[in-house]
Amino acid sequence: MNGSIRAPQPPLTRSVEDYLKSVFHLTSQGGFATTSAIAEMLEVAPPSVSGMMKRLSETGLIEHVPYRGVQLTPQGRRAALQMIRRHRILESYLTGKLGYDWGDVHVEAERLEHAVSEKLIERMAEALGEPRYDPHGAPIPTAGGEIEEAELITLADVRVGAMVMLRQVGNEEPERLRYLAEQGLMPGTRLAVVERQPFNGPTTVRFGMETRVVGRELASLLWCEEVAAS
Amino acid sequence: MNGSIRAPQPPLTRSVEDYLKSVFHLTSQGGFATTSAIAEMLEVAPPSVSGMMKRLSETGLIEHVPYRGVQLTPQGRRAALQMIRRHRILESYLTGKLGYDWGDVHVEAERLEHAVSEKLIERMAEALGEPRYDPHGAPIPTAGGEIEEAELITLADVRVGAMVMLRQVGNEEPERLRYLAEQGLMPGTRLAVVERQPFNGPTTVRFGMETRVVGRELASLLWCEEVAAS
DNA sequence: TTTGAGACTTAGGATAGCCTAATGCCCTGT
DNA sequence: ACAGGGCATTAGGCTATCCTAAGTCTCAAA
Repeated sequence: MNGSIRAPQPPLTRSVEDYLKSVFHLTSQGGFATTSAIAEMLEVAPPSVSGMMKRLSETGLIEHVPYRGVQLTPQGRRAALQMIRRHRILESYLTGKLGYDWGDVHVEAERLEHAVSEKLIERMAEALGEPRYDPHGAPIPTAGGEIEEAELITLADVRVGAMVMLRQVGNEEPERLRYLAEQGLMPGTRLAVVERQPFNGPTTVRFGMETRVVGRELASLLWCEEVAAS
Repeated sequence: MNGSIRAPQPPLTRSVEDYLKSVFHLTSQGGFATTSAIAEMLEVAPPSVSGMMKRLSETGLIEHVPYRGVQLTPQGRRAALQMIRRHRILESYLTGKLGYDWGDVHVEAERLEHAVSEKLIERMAEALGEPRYDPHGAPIPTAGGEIEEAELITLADVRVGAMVMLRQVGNEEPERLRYLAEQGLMPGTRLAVVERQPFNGPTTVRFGMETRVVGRELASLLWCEEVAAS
């Protein structure tokens, strides 16, 4: 018969979409996503994750190695990237066209991403001029499911003396984001790394006329690319 | 103790929001919404409606008279109007800002209305200049929960010889809407009612240089306001 | 090699929504 | 006045998703 015809897939539920996104994020550095990490990210109990992982591996969206963890199958990865595209286009649209602050978009996009149609996302992308990065600097997957993978290091790891471009902020908490914006620490900012205190101490950076001391915690959320000294 | 303090209401579920909207629409001419009418509108089986009605009357959103039907309580009405505001603002935004055709907005808005925040709706309303009518001419409730109630009659009932302004189209089916748009029959069009065939026959109207014959079925979807002859 | 802490899974149960089948109510027509 | 038809409700079930409690597995340290 025709084994290669893909069964008409029922649309994914909200929950499933969220699980897939979690697994994607947790495996972005390679390796497996563990039950407890997923549980923590989604704020559910570990047994809920075990149950869902079983279902998802039966439907072929993930590969589950019991007691080890899970990874996305190509099909699961496609679905996850679609959700991430939706999320990031939504964030971009809310800041670009509706005056949202970059700290407030995450929660709103988190709900909308499950409700928007493909068509709406593409209209928004078009209205924005097909953006490649969201307001936090994260790359937006293409409609075809390609995502840019940049080699970035956190500000906490940049060697003293280097000149870097701040590319991406790896956090969605409104207060932190608001604080970073106040400090001028946003994607696109070019920084000179002046000094770093020992024992996980703060990093001192300079940009323009300004000098800032950035604590370890925040510094490790600021993903940078080293650039040639000006 | 303090009986007048309103219990912190759990947010309404999607289903509940849909049921409330149905009841609102079905009781807009007064009277009760029946179980079967709600079931038909939401495409669920009647027992599902009975069950939900029981729950909703326990939470004080509707008044249920067994075997008679239901009506919204003031609280239920408030919630329903909020959903209708969301829906109509969304429809307006999609046509006004994202190039949607008026036939395509309903389905999209139907999903989004459950996911958008109050804030987003108000941002959209603001971006549109606080519209008072949606693309089909339906009045948009205010953020405070007021809705305009106009005295409209369908084109099928307008007396021959009258001059009317087409105000609202009472249907959401994409094909019909597309057809009506092609015919130029959209809210804001001023029509002279020239003739009507007997036995539920079509109505002939004139506007500008054009003459159109409108069948009974479509005519009864076109809500009009009589205006002075030009 | 054994053992235990910690992580994972299985068991068992709750809730929201929906369904079909069975039963109950209401009202109209004879 | 009452028999039926039509609509509404109750009974009993199913699925998705979540939870807590009770096993089970793994791996590293003794």
